[in-house]
Order: sequence, then structure tokens, then C-alpha cells
Amino acid sequence: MPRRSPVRDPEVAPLEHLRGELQAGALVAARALLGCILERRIGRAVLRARIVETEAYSQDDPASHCYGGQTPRNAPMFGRAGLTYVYVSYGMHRCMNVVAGVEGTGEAALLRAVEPLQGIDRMIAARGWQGKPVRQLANGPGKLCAALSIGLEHNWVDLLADGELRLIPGRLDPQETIIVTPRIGISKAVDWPRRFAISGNLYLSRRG
DNA sequence: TATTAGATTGTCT
DNA sequence: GACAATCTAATAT
Repeated sequence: MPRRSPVRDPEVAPLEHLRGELQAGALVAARALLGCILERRIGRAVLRARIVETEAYSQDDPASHCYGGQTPRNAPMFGRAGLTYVYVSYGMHRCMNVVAGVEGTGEAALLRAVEPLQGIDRMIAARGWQGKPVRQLANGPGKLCAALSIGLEHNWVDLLADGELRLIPGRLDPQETIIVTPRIGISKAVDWPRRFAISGNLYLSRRG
């Protein structure tokens, strides 16, 4: 058996590269996550979706949950890069972040929209509706968690390890570019350009 | 197409 | 007690 080299192994190398980008902080992570695949396994079903929109949050940011320090809720944001931080939004929705930065700093990238690739029927069932365009299946942070059946039990999950919820490294296509805009749905730091999206992608939560 | 209201509960002050 | 990193349906234009 040939030795598995972290550098040469086509599976391992991109994963370690992604880990490094996540460790570099929320701003780098939010960009690096675009084009990556989020995989969710439910029993034998495999759901896959491509990340097309993210937002960066960090400790020095008045709009961030960890502005002002660590609390029980935001604790995962201070963990190591690649963990999940899932929270309840408006009492009824779940939203998922990918933790970034080095351990001890409060940083994360919110996943705002994904493009469904595989297991779409399952996602439709999880959302509880049919007959609407697939573009609206996961084009929002609450919607994508519903479509992929992601709940609070998926808090603290290591997305860079093999499990029922994981990240598969991916890149943008050559013709794709990243647009940067203010974030959506916040009331502080409303002008900060910290939303990242694949320009022109059909599955964004909004245009522009 | 744009704007608005209502649902609903964990979290922190 | 106030507010929230949202979503949907309904109403107005």
C-alpha cells in the first residue's frame, strides 16, 4: 500500500487547505466557503448542496452574537475552525455558521444560501412543500437548515471530519466571481461589506 | 414587484 | 421585558 501523503492525496490536501483558510479568520473563511459542498447524510440518504452565499461575523463586530464576549449561546464561535455554530433565529428558524479563526477568538461565517445538488426530493419533503421552484428551496439561512434538516443537535459538529454533516472542499468555476455587499437582516454595522456571494448565481437569497 | 404584519421562543440585560 | 444574523402570506401598486 502506498503511504497516504497529506500533500499528494487528492482527498486530504484540499481539506487541509480549506482548514487553513477557515483558521485565517471569518473574512477569509466566508470567501473560501463559496463553492464548497455541504453534505448531509440521513440514514442512507445523501443530501448535497453547494454554498453560494455567506456572511462574516467576528468579535469586533457590533452585529455579531459574540460582540461583547463569550456567552453560553455563542460559545462555539470561540472554538476551533471548522466547527458548527447553530442558533435559533426569531424563535422558529435555525441558522448555521462555520466557525473560523484560531481557537479562543469569536469568529464565524453564516451560511446564507446553498444550491441544491443531490437529494432534492428529500429537501422538498423536509421543507414541507412542493410545486415551487427549486431556487427557493434553500435561498436563506433558515431555509437551508430546514431543507437539510439541520437543528440544534448539529451544534459543535466538526465539519472537517467524516460524519453526518460535513464540508467537501470546492472551488468556483473559472467564470464565476465573488460579489461583496452589506449583510442582510441586521440592525448594527449595517454598512459593513461582509456578505459574500457568487455573482449572478440563481440560488442567492437576493440579487446583487 | 414592493411593502407589511404576524408567527414564536431562546437569550441576555 | 426587549429583541432577534427569518420566512411566509397577504395586501397594495
